[in-house]
Amino acid sequence: MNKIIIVDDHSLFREGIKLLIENEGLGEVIGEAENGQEFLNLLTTLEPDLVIMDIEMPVMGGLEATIEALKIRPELRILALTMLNEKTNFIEMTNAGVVGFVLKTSGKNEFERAIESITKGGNYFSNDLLRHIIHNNEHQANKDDKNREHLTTREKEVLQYLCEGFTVSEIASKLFISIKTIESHRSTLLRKTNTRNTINLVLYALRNKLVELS
Amino acid sequence: MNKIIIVDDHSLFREGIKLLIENEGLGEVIGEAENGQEFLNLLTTLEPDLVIMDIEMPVMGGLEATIEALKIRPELRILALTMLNEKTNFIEMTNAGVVGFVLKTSGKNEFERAIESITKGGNYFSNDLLRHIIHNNEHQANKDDKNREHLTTREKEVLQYLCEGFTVSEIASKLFISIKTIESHRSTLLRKTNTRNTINLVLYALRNKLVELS
DNA sequence: CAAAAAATCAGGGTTTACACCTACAAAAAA
DNA sequence: TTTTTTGTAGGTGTAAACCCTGATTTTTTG
Repeated sequence: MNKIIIVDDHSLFREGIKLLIENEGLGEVIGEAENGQEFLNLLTTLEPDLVIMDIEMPVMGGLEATIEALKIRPELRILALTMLNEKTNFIEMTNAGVVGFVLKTSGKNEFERAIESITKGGNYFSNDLLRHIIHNNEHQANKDDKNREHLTTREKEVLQYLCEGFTVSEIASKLFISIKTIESHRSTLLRKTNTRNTINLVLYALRNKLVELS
Repeated sequence: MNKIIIVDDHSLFREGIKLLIENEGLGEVIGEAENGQEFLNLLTTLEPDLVIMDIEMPVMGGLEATIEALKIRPELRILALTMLNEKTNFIEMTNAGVVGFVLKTSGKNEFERAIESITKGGNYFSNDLLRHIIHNNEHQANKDDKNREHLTTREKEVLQYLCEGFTVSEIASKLFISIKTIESHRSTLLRKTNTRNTINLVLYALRNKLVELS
C-alpha cells in the first residue's frame, strides 16, 4: 500500500485530495503539511513512498522542499501539483527530481493515472502542461533561462528591502555595510534582471513574484 | 437534502470538495462548473439550494457570477471560497449578496460549520478573514478617504506611467510637455500620498490599487 | 462673472541613482 | 587544489530624482 504525504497550504484542498486517494484506493495518507518546512519535519519521523507537492506555498515552497527532501531520501517519489497560471518552474522542478506533474485543473482520472504510473516506478507528466510549456516557450524561454540568472542570498535580501521602499542608504544602515556595497548589489540586480532602474527592478520582482507586495 | 453546485476552476479541488460534502452528509452535489459562465448555464436547468463559489476564475470570476445569479434567483445561497492572499473583494462580494465566506486554508471543520449555518438560513464569515480585514483597514481607511479622491486626472495619468516604470523625462516626452511639469506632478503626488520618493509612491499606488500591476 | 482648482512651466540647489570601472578576501564548487 | 562565486568596498562622472519658490494659463465651479 502506498504511503502518501500531502503538502499544500490549502487545508480544504488537502482534505479533498485525501478523501479522493482513500476513496479510490490509491494509497494511505500518512501525513499532511501546509508548507515545505512542515513537510521536512514530517520526514524525520515518517517514511512515505509518495509525496504530493504543491509548489507555491508560504514559508517554504515546493521547489526548495523537493531539493532538500531528495537529499535526505533520494528514493522518494514526488508528484508536483501545480496551477499553471503562475510561475510554475517546470524545468527547475524536474531538475530537482520530481517524477510527475499534474495540474489542479486536471480531472480525477488524470490524477489517478499519475499515481498509478508513479507507483509502478514510472513517471507522469500532464499533457496539458507539456502543451502549455511548448506553446509558451517562445515568450518565456529567455526570461526563465537568462534573466532569472539565480540571485544570491544577499541580493535577494537587498531586493526585498528595495521592494519595501527603502533607499540604498537606508539598507546600508540596516545591514551595517557600506552604501557602495548596496549599490553594487543593486547594479548586479539590474544587470541580472535586465532592468534600467530601481523602480523597474521593483516592478520586475513584483511581476515575477520574487517578492510579495506587503 | 441540500442541493449543491461547486464552481471552481480547479477540477481536483472540485472533486475533493464533492467527496467531502458527500462523505460528511452535508448535501448532494448536483453540478460542477469551472467558471462563472458555465455556472450560469447550469442555473438554467438545475435548481441548487447552495453554491460554493471560487472568486478568481478565468472567463468569468465569482463576483460577476454571483451578481448575475442573484438577479435570476434571489433566494440562492452562495458561499464564497477564497484564498485571501490575492485581491479578495470581500466587500464587493458581500454587497453582491453572498451569505458566507470561507478560506481555502481553513479546515474541514470550519467548512462544515459554514454549510450547516447557511443551510439553517444563517450566515458564516470566517474569523480568520474578518481579522485580516480589520487589521488591514487601519492602514487603508484614512488614506483611501482623504488622499485618493484628491488626485486630479493628470496626476493619475502621471502616476500610471510611473507605475509602469517610465522615468520623468520619458513621461514628459510621451505627453509632449515639460519635464518640469511632470516633476511638479510627481511632487504633488508625493505630498498627497505622503510618500518619500517615487518607489514608495509606486508601492503606495499598488497597495491601494490605484493602479494595476500589469 | 469671479474665485478656485488644475495644468502648465521655470530656476536653482541638494541629494541620490546609475554606469563604468577596479579590487580583494572568503566561501563554494569544480 | 584550482577556479568560480559571493560579498565586500572604493572611485569617478553623469543623469536623474528631489525640494523649494514662484508664476502663467486654462478649466472648473459657485
